[in-house]
Amino acid sequence: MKSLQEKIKNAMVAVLRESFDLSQTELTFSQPAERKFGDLSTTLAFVLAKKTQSKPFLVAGELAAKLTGKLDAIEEIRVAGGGFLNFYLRRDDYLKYLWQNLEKPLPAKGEKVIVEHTSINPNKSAHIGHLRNSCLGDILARSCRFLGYEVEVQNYIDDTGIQVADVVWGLLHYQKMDLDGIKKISGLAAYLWDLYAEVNQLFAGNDDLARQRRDVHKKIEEKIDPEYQACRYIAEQVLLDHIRTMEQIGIHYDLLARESDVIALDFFKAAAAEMTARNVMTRSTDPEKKDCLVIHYDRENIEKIIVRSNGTITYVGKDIAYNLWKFNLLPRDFCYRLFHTYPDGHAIYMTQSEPARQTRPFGRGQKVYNVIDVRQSYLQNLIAQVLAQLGHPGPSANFIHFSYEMVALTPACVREMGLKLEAGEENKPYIEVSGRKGRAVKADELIAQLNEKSLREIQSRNPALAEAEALPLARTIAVAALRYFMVKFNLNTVIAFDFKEALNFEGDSGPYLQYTMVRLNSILKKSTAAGLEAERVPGSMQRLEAREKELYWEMILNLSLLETQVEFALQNHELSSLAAYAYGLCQKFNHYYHLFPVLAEKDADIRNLRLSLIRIFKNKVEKLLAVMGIAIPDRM
RNA sequence: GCGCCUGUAGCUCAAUGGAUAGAGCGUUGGCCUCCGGAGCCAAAGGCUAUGGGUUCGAAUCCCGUCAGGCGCGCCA
Repeated sequence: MKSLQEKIKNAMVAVLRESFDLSQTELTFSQPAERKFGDLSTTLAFVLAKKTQSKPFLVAGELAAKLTGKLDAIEEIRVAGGGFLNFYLRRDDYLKYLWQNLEKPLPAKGEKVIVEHTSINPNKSAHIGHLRNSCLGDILARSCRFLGYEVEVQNYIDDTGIQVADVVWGLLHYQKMDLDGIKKISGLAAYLWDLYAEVNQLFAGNDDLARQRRDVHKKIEEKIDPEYQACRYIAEQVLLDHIRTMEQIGIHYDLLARESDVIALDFFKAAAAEMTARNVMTRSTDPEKKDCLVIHYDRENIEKIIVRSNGTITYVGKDIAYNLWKFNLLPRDFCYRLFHTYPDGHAIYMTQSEPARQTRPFGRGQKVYNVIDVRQSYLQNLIAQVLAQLGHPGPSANFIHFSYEMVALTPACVREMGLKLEAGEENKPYIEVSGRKGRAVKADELIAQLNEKSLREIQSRNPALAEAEALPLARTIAVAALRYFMVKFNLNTVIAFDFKEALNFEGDSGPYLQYTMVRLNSILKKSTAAGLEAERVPGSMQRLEAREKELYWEMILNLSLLETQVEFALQNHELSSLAAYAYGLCQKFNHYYHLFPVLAEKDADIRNLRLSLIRIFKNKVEKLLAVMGIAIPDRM
């Protein structure tokens, strides 16, 4: 549904343009801090007063006079606070409009958005840092879809890297296994978690082992067995493990793009030809970078190596090629195969370099979001620069690094996990997660703990409930707790992870939202069972007594802003505003519902108004929670 | 050294330049004869690190200072 407020704003702009010289940017509207200041407010008078050397209060009066009577939706306009222009809506009309347009989805934007997220190295289990990435990426994708974009979710698989080589060396040369032995390992990803940390300890300061590691890497790149086979096997098995982990929390992908295919299909060669032709990539004149091909990063005046002196391509080089492909700016394409089908029928495809019947056109995005933590800002900015230098200003502007801060551990959390703190770490505010040191909370373990806790909570509240029935409910609640926790912080807030907070199911948490909805559904069920009147257009809010009228209206107004809020979250890269919005709505509802019982109300008009509010609330908040990937259990 | 980010209640965090800086946790005290207590109500708790500046208006923008974090690899 197109927000009614948008319509009202547009009408105001049209009227004001007749009398004032306005640019669009000057006219902003906001929600007043308090209801007594109206339903919609603008500070336009302050801006105009400055321009005309007049007093804001006088200008506001002038504006009010111009607008009065010109807008159907407005009941009253008042000037307050020395120049604020406050608008009071015709509440019953507004409510009716909202009620009648509940089922209207937003129109398709006709634009394709590619969201890349997760992109975990396939050499060990996923950890909490990856969970933040995937949750943000997934909610970003859902927001775009909600707003009418076509969305394709890609997960980039670095299946050729040195990090896979580390564990290949560990298994084949350190633990002396063969491929058959590796295939017998159960829980391979978790096994590699420990091995990866152990092997990295060994590598530290040991030149001989470092050389062995390089040899393994080289053999993988040159497809020499058994290293190559082991690498392929491990990468695929660990990838499956990651997909399983993310599937548990409702995260799906459309395409798995493999680095090995980027290389095999010569994506970089095509990109390099273009970059060389345009002088974007040049041979370095720095003697220390003899024979290297580099790109000058203008913003920080740095020369970044793209092709090493031995002719191999660095990570950014491959990423440039891959991102050019996302925008359909490379004369190359992948081949595809069906990789996996989710229980709901959704299919994941994987790239491949062997010819195959192409199942659908992947890529070709108009907008690209790369969900990658802030530590890669410099490289992501470099890619945007290259896009511009190659003559693609549009894609460069639509290449969006969806940057967020890392997840770290509190020193207390590290100790709690039985890991040692190094000298001086005790006093640090937080400690960076490190796969190399095996220092992180594994995603699966956190999810298991959440599942366990919510199962306990459910069973304590519903002692008669069979475990088979309680289990899926517990999972739904655990997912809500996790996703809400991952999205409630601002993107540039470092999450100093703490079990107690992540496992909190009360207050500002996902389960609180679910609980609100469960109770609300219960009221609706009882209302139907009691044979109360069916849905009908809500009557006039004038029937309500003063206190309820204000609360009621406040909720209606807030609920009507769903689409505006999602748009805001996307525009400002602040998905946390969705969490805050949802939480605020649920708080208001709980407050309201505590004061004004529905089923016990004898007056049919008032009861109907309350039921209408519940139906509107259910409609809007279910959509909002769906955008956050939070489902509503039948009971809890 | 250069670049980016952060500093708000005891703790963890919110607050499109806007009206009296808000939540959760913790603390203290209340609330089911009443639609589910994962709930509701209330109290206490703030010179928004600090010094200037811009503005009708600053937690928010600019400059300085202090404190902390992250980048700046022929790793990915």
